[in-house]
Amino acid sequence: MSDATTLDRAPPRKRDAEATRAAILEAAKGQFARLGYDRAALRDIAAEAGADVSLIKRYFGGKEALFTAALKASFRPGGFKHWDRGAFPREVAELMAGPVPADETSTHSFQFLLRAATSPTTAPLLSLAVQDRFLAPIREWLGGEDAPARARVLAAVFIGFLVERLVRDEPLDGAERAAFIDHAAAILEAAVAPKG
Amino acid sequence: MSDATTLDRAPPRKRDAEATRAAILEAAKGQFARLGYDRAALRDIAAEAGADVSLIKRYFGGKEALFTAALKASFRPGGFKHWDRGAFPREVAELMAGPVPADETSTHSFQFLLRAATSPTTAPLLSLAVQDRFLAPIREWLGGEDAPARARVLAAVFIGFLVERLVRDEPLDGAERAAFIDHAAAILEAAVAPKG
DNA sequence: CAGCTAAGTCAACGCCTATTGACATGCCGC
DNA sequence: GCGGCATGTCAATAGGCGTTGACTTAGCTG
Repeated sequence: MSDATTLDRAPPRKRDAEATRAAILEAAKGQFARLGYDRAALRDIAAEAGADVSLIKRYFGGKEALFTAALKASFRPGGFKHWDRGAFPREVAELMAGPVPADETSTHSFQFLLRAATSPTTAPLLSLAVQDRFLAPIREWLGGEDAPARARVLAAVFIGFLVERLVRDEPLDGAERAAFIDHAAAILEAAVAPKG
Repeated sequence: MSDATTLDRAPPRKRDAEATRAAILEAAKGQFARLGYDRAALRDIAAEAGADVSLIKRYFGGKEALFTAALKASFRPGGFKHWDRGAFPREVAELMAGPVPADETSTHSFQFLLRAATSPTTAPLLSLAVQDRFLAPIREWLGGEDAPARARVLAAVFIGFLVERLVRDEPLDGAERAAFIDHAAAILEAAVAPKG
């Protein structure tokens, strides 16, 4: 009856505060991204990390604090840098035409952001993290005159495609898929274009 | 100490099943849109409607059923028809540059959709409603060859701007606002353009 | 006016949650 | 080898939630 999502970890980890803290944070990142703030239970997070609930309080303080910690840890600065400006639109369009990957870690950060953004509980906790770790890198990556406004637009478009993919019930078939990619790429192209 | 969001209704409404049902539905639409599925409490919904919690069970069956009912009631078919194709991009761009209106009823349906879409609990309940009441009207409004794919893209862009506005911490100042509107309008233009 | 039924009320249950404080125990330095 | 402290465990608390069933009452029907 033990949860089979993670294999039973026979060596229950030596007493190591740093390691358990990290394990809790990792589990929190996953569960918050997958379930959202409300439905993620501290008990389950602790269980997945192989730790006790009370350690969450000790190491982080509470649920909100754990959430903000996981939020910060989910965004690595500079993740945008390596994207090629020319290939970006089509690559992202194709990514968004596909299903949500089973290995969710690749899009964890964005789902995390998305879930957090659309919950009234967590939205207030976002503004700083969004500014520093999301909008600022996009701004820098875009460059140019009205980078702030254009970063907002690009972020909006990006998030929009993310939601669309999240809600999509069945995969796009061949013809619709091709058309979707074409149009999405055109939109993204317009979003990263240097000047209107 | 009574909640001041709604004035105390001195006449507590005569015994009228239909009327109370409607009142509950109306309250549910508001609270679900504002708070999302998880944080909306049946007790509060009933209180806002001036009814008892148990009536929700009697008239709707349970929370999920109430939610789907509110979801269906939130989308009026044909709401898109009156939008002029030419003015649409700039109008929407300006709408999205502004703050979330205090009178939220104007964007209730979309917030409702948004909240529902990004919660794993309610996302499965969405597919039909989204197809029938959201994508289909957009498809019809767009017309043309690959209307299905383009409707998806337009819906994604729309939702994206909605989220951006929802998360925005402070209003856009003059310069950034103008640039934002320009770029957003360009994106929306590309989304409704007849052919790529 | 009497009686019945639909409409509304009330109180309680069971479950799950975050949080907390007291307790046990492994590990490290002396 | 031993004491002390950081680490981990356990149980209990308090509150909120959806759900439920029994009770009361208003309003129509005959």
